[in-house]
Amino acid sequence: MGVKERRAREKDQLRRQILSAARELFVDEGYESVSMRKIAGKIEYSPTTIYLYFRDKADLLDSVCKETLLDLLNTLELLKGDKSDPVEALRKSGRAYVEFGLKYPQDYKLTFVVRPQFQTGLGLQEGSVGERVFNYLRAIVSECIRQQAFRKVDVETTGQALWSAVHGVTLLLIDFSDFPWTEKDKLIDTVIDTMIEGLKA
Amino acid sequence: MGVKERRAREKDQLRRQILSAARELFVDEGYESVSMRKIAGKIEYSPTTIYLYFRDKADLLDSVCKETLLDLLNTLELLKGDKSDPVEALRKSGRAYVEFGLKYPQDYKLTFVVRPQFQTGLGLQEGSVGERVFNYLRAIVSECIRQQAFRKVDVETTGQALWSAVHGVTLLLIDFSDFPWTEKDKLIDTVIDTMIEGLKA
DNA sequence: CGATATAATTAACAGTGTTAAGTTAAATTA
DNA sequence: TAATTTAACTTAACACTGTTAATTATATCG
Repeated sequence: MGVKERRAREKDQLRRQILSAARELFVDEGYESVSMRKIAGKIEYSPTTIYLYFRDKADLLDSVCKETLLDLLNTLELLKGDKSDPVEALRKSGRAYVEFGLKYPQDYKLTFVVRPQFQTGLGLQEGSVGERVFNYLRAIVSECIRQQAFRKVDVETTGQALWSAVHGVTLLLIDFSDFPWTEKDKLIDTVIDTMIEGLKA
Repeated sequence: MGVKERRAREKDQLRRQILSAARELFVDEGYESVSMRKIAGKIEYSPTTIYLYFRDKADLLDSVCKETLLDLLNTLELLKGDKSDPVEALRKSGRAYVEFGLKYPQDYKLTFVVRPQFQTGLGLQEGSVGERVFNYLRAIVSECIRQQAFRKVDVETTGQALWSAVHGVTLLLIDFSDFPWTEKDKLIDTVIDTMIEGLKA
């Protein structure tokens, strides 16, 4: 009964091929500028074949973004370890988040800017990768409070506020790259450190 | 020689009509989904007429956003007055900024998200409305430091960090409206207050 | 009036996402 | 092995897109 499995493998392979071609084109030329025909051309299939693997163009974007989120989650979880100093862990995670966004600016924007535009109502549902990313943040904040490094702030609100701050600086640096920013690293550190300072006991 | 002036007036009027139709459609249906033909239909002119008034669709978006920025600037400057308590002024301005974004979410996104996507390299150039908005923020921060309410932080960096924070929370609330946010006002206040707390002397 | 300048239009190009119908090739069954 | 079923893929088409060039209509001026 190896036939079915081989077929499934082949199907998965083409799916991945499409996904990879789509990501590359989306990143290089922007979601809007990429046509299904262009993606199809890149993998040397007819345009309609893509529709056998993805509902539509938005679904394709969705799948690309899910991969990005997994990548981000992985990057963050690599930092895990030093529970002794959760404040420092938070600082490092914040930096890692922003740096991820700046390292893959187009992927970040696809995930956090373009996707919400074309896929309304994706509220980090139960068990989603997005939720797992936020859980990571929540855990650190929680530990900061437990160790009384932070005031007795609300974990949920604080986590969301921190996310707001890092998301904001990431997007501004990407979108307004011509703005006369002060030294980039200094700005990132200021955003993160100021928030942390404001939360301290 | 009143003819030329009347003609100019008429030209300006149609320009405004186009702009207003474009804004309405952009806000209602999204920049991408709005076609030049649709805008033309709304004002009962042929599609190509628009090109006599605007270079292209991106230019149309550009003009719409410039109006939004002026509107935002105006909203902020209405708060001006109490120089005695610059920290409170900063808090209020922060709130006003976010509230503006939430009151006109689509306009905000058009200006700070969609436009940068289609118009790369718009770095708040000299004399632009965007620069004036930022100048407003700079002045308040400067006063906070002068009165020693804030530490001797760098005005430029601090202003940019504050902007990052309010921009971040505004966008998250707009884009991920289904996310299980804590009470919205609480989140906004937390972002602003935490930043301010972290800057205090 | 006719000439001139300006405003607005029509027609066209090369492209878009997506659907329905048709074709080819492989796997299964008789 | 031959017929049949199933899956994968393609072709053709629809109604649209932004934008340009060429053309027509309209109002002003001499």
